[in-house]
Amino acid sequence: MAVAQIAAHAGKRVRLRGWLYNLRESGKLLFPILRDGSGWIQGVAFKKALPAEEFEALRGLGQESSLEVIGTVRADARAPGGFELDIEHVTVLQAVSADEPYPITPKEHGIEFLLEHRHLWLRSQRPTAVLKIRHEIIKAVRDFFDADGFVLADAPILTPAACEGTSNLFEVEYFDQKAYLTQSGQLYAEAAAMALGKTYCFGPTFRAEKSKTRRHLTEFWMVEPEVAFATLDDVMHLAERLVTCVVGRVLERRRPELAVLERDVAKLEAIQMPFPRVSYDEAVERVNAAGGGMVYGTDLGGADETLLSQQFDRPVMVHRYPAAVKAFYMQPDPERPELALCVDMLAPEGYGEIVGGSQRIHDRELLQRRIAEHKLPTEPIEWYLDLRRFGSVPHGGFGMGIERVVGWICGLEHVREAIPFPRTIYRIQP
RNA sequence: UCCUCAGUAGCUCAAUGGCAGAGCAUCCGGCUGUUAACCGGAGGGUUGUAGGUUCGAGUCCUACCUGAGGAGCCA
Repeated sequence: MAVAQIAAHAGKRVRLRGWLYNLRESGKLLFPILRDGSGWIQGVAFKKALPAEEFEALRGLGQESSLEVIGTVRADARAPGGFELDIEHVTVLQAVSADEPYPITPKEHGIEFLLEHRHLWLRSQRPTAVLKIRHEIIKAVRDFFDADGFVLADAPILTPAACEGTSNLFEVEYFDQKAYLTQSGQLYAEAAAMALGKTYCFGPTFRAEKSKTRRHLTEFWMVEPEVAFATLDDVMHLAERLVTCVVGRVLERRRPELAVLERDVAKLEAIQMPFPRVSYDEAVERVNAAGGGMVYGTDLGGADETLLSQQFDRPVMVHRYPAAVKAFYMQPDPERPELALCVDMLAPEGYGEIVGGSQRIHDRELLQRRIAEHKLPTEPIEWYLDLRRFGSVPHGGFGMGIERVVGWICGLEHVREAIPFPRTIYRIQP
């Protein structure tokens, strides 16, 4: 019997197992709040309603002790969830010692303390709500691709080389050679797309960036669709459909969790297709007209992204950046070859880039030239050139950072709350 | 890598260069409807580390350590 199902058992005797979230005492009356992962419910224990030794055991119980209770469910207008449990029996499974009480009390705590106790902090209401929404988002992503005919083909985590830059890689020993933790599954997704047509990979990615901002983790999860014969327009359309689907699913199924997080739901309800499309040229004009100081030819900084995304009530797609500031594999715009056929999707409310994608170069000679220009070693990605030797076709795809999407939809201050155990530059514990 | 800020009780924070404190948590007592319950009492400190200035340093100075916020870079 789970707390979440309590409404269907009004008037009935049930057994609940879980943890003691809080215990209020009022003479011969105890008010334990029990949580079991599915929800929270307040119990009412009258001294005369249960055996004396069980009442005493409950009375001295510390926060987060594990226990089993038997009682009768009763609808009560005073209860936040609408129901209370009249307790008849209590069995303590493990009592938390008074010498070492549970550290996360129902009071305020600093972020440093909470991060050190992340393994326990997960039990609190906010993290629980965030993790349930994260779960819903990932489920929605998989359902979306499944319904659209995509085949999952996951990329390796141990890789022989970088696909964008070499400075941000985690190096690991691989027997007698060096390997790196993947920064992106894209190159492998391209190979899979040539086999399966429409494919995606979804897994952890790693960047040894010395970034220390609310938008950065060194280990984060990314979903990367890749589609044969797709143009930049196809990539943009796929991205807006995916994001709309995900937001809609969370609104449909996770209202209670959004309420716990005090998320402004109206902002999410505004997320409807089509998303505005803004060329890089226009983006520079818009940012500078709004008071920014963007120099043409450079990437958008965090402040620039905010200035631009504030102008829309839904995610904005910025396309056709100067090729010079983008990755080597991006197809140039045939009308203006100095621009890349790429797109970044910026989330509203200052949450920044959640999607980055492009049409890929399908011509082998051009690709080889770009690899040389970027001074990348060719030997580890010789296989990648094979994709342009054997039936090369135009294709494209994008990567969507899950934690940034979770952070945006949940309205979080920092992406580290969007993943169970965040990895940041100065913290790898717990 | 750079800039800024912080570190005092388990937690959140006070303390003009002059006796190291409060609330919560813990323990003891009270209360038959509490909602971060409330009321009374008790215990709890190498003020991040190492130096320095001073009659006197939690407070001022130097270095280091740990962490937080941001920049660049990125999803």
